Amino acid sequence: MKVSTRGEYGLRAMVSLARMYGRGPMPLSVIAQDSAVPVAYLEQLMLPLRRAGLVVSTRGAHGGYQLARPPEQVKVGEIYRVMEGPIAPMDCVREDADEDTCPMIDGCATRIVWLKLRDSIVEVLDSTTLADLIAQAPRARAEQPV
Amino acid sequence: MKVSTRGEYGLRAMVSLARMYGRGPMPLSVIAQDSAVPVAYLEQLMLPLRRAGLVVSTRGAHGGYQLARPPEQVKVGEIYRVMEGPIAPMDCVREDADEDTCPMIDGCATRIVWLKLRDSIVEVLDSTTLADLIAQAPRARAEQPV
DNA sequence: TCTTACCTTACCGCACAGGTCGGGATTCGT
DNA sequence: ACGAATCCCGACCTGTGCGGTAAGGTAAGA
Repeated sequence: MKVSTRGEYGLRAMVSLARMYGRGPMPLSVIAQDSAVPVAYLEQLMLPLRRAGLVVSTRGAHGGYQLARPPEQVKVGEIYRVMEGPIAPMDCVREDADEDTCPMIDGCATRIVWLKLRDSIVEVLDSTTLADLIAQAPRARAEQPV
Repeated sequence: MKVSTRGEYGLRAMVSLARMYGRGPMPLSVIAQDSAVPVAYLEQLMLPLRRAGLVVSTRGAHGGYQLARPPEQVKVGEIYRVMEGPIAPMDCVREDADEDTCPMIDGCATRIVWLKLRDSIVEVLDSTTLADLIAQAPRARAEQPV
């Protein structure tokens, strides 16, 4: 039950973009440094985010990435699903799949708790936006990270 | 963010034991069949459950395993922690470790949501007991599974 | 037309999940 | 006393997916 680095880095990058929102496209190298993610790996992560319509890219010199919507309108849950797939602590309670498809004969007792768990996770991730995160952060970063 | 089969099988086995609670020790073969877990693998999973004091074992003929406490007093969260380790969607928000130890300079904004997520998961798992699960299960199993 | 930057595909090592196997130690029934 | 049932324990194995790196192609501004 760990979030992989895809989700971790993806969210960090989106938070960086949220802080820079309104300043035009930011090149990959800047985002990578600000969010402390290897640039070559981050490049790979931006692809699904772009395809999902969460960021827009500008090619060529002075190009880069920027949020497709203001930070208040981007839910953490959206980012999470793009990076990690459907929210589900267990395959039998996937969000997308047909509900109530339990392979066990007449369902198993454990499914109850996995369902509750999934709903709880969805609630947290979908009720938080990028704007919430940058607003609640301890303080804005004053200096470049090492 | 998937629960591994250790957690899944471990909980299923504990639910089986909860249904059989009060009938004395149940051999591995019976638990394995009832919970649909490979017996050789289940054996491996019972070891940490025993060491954690959640089940007690009886050796020799007519031996087996049984719950150490009645199902009402066994929280799903306890089983989960034994099988999967400390509850934490991300290492920086582990239950055990020193709180507020974020490797990033002055903390990062994303940590907020991971903390909320962890607390939410803990709440669900620790507020559910084995007794809750067998009480809410659709119906008791009438016949042996295939 | 050169440089900047995004876009895409291919590759790759290794840790870990998810088991299996074999043998030893205990206890019960007879 | 002895054998069957059963737990106990460590060694081993195998595929998958995470967490990247590398190398080139394409678009757009200066």
